[in-house]
Amino acid sequence: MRQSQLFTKTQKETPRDEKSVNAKLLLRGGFIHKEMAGVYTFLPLGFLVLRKIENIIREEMNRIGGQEILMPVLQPKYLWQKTGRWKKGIGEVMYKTLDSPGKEFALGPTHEEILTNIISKYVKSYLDLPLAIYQIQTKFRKEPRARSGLLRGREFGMKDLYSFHPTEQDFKNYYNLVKKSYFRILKRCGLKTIFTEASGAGFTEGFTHEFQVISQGGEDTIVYCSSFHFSQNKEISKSKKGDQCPVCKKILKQSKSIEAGNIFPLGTKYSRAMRAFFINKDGKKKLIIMGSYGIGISRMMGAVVEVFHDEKGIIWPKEIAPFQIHLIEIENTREVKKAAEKLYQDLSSFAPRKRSYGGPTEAFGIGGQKANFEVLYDDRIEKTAGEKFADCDLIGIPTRLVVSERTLAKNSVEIKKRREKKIRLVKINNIKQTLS
RNA sequence: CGGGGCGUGGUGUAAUGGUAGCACGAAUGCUUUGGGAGCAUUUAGCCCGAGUUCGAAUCUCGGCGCCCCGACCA
Repeated sequence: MRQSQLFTKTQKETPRDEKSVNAKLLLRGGFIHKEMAGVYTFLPLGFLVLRKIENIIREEMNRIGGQEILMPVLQPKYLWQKTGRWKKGIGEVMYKTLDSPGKEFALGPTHEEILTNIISKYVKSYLDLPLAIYQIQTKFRKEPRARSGLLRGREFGMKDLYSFHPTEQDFKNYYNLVKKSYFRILKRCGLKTIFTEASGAGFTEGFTHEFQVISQGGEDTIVYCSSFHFSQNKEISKSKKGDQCPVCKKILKQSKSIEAGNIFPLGTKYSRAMRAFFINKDGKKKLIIMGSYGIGISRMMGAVVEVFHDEKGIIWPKEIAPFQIHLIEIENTREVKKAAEKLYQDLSSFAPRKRSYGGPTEAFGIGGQKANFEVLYDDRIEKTAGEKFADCDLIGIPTRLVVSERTLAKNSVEIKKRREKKIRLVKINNIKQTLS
């Protein structure tokens, strides 16, 4: 992608009202645009990050047998009444809309009702189970107070997985599998998370579980053991900072944190309400045992920025960066321009020639073909070196390549990792090997 | 929903009762080019409504919006 054609530009000044780090940096970098409190447009750079997170999640969900579907955002009232949640619980934060008098709909805040109802129509026998069904979709919740940029929105991206089992044991096994899968997802997104016990939330007598990311920008507080034997959400914890870990006797710590994901044992609460039965091997009718598992996708993007940034900008983890390489040219002499252009063409094998529109980015490709390297090429002639460097620092692409007269004199390009201070010179002929 | 803060060009700000100004951005031209460059010209603004006043960005009331704290958060 040529930066000269990239839809958005960076901003030098931070919007006055924003206090949270993720909102400031994402807005300044041109990743997102705020429509209103808790509602954002994802601009090209932000959309790329979002899609990359989604794809990681999709891969990992498919790996544990998840089947992807897409459920409606607009939902009928009667299903919510069956579980009593039209009025109570999540119903209190549900956007409700009046169609014609007496005909109300909900804007989906979650999908237990919808999916369990569908399951009740299709699943009849133990032979139909177990099942793991997920979707990636925009959710709506009337938050009493949207805040902290992408961390708590009224409209947000979420992956929700629901599992259906014939036995408690089968459910437990799967619950553990999802737990491992979530750790993999979060790790691929660059995040270290702490598995944390939280309130049963009316689903279970025991705990539900949250994947918490330590961050001052978070709105949760957890009490945890630094060796991760123990962690509880402060809301429900009987332990406190300074107590001993029940496993290793280490002193417990307390910290602000961001809830990146959560998993819930649902038992038979929804299958009972929706009459989701199956006939077991022994011919007996039984209720399906369920679990539900969420990861906030837009929130994850915010969380990553909260964790990975410095005073100059964002530092994206490799797998979810909008591009892998930020190629910049400085001193717009004919030689530099020519060399940078050639490098761009070489690295991004399908790279479009100069055109009037930006076109798809390297991550999406043209006709299904993706580039060898995803390159954002700063070909803007009107920008000074300082401005280009500042943009690199703000946008936070992992690897920066610089072509200038100085580097060309040595037949080289300069390579710098966003995470490191070190700058190296690499011969142009060797650059591909160095990068891969 | 309670408490606090705040609404001035696209962004950041100044003017506190008397001509709305500055910087960045954007546009044109020339000069520049290793950390947000220079000169010249141009562009664009007082959240909405009512009131007080000779006169309101400024004072009062109401509304709307944004941020923060709290309550809430499957």
